[in-house]
Amino acid sequence: MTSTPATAQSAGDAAVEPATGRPAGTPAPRPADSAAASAPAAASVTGAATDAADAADAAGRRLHAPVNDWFDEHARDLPWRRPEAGAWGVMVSEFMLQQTPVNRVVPVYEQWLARWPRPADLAAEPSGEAVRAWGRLGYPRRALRLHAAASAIRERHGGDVPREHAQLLALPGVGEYTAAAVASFAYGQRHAVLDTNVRRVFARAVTGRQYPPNATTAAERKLARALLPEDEATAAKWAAATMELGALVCTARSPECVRCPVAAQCAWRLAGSPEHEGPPRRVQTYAGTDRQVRGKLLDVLREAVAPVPQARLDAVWHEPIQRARALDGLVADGLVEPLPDGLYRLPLT
DNA sequence: AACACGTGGTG
DNA sequence: TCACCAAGTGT
Repeated sequence: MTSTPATAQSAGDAAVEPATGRPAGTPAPRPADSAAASAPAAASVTGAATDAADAADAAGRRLHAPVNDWFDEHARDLPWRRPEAGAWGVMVSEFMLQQTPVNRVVPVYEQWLARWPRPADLAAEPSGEAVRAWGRLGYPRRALRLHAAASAIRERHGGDVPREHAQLLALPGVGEYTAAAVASFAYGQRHAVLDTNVRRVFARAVTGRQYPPNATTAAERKLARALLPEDEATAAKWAAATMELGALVCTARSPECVRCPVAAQCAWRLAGSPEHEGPPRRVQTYAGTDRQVRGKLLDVLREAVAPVPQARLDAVWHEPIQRARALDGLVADGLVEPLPDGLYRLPLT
């Protein structure tokens, strides 16, 4: 078997690799493409309805080259950006990175890809093994969905991560963001990739607000599409670059504007960096919730090599009603398999 | 639309 | 300390 399944799958597509990064130690390429190739389509109609599009065109032309050039210089050498990661590596990383910081993902990602280098390798194992290998990344349903996605890839796509956005979107655990991310990062396609980093960068640089709305809006999607460079390879780099800018410089708490390649044209700064207005972003509570209990229960089962008696699980939480509800929920979600005689384990299915 | 869903780092 | 935050998805 090859160690680069998805790369082999797309071997004929020369435009794929450079989208999201470069090999470590490689001098940053400085293609002369940025300015010329990234000019968005000109607005074709006059009138007020096109003002927003015109503004986005203008903003895009000013932002594409500096942001993409900054990325060439400062992109992190993350394992899923290396060519050998392939589409499967990109997909695994995207699942793990959902709501989870990069530095916690890296070691789990490395072990995962070493153990399951292709989707079929994961699909061949019980889903409980995926849950166990997920470790303490959090939201373990993602592990279950990644396992289910691997099975679907084996059954429906001959073992290769599909290239089509619609086919990616149909996979378990793949939503709008992840479908666009895989299509863009793994296959170099032109898609608006709108994650929390990109939303914040656009909110500041273009819309002039400190933070984006609580939930993604149609206006944000429209803006993201309008800002997307025309050229496919430039668009793919732009997707990764805007995300990286949000992750490294234009951060939520304390943006480092002195290091920002577009600080001089940032709408939020030009407006005087006004404080956020509107409804505060809801803080998700955790202590005392079912989620915390589920976490404790699953922690016991992850560490166990044999089925665990109910009494071991009862020890993790004092309140019996909530404890039972949490365990029932885990079983209902397919994260835990109940056995006769009050024994429990991670699923073997 | 609002809520559930883990875990750990940080200012 | 504790609220906030981290490459979202499914219902």
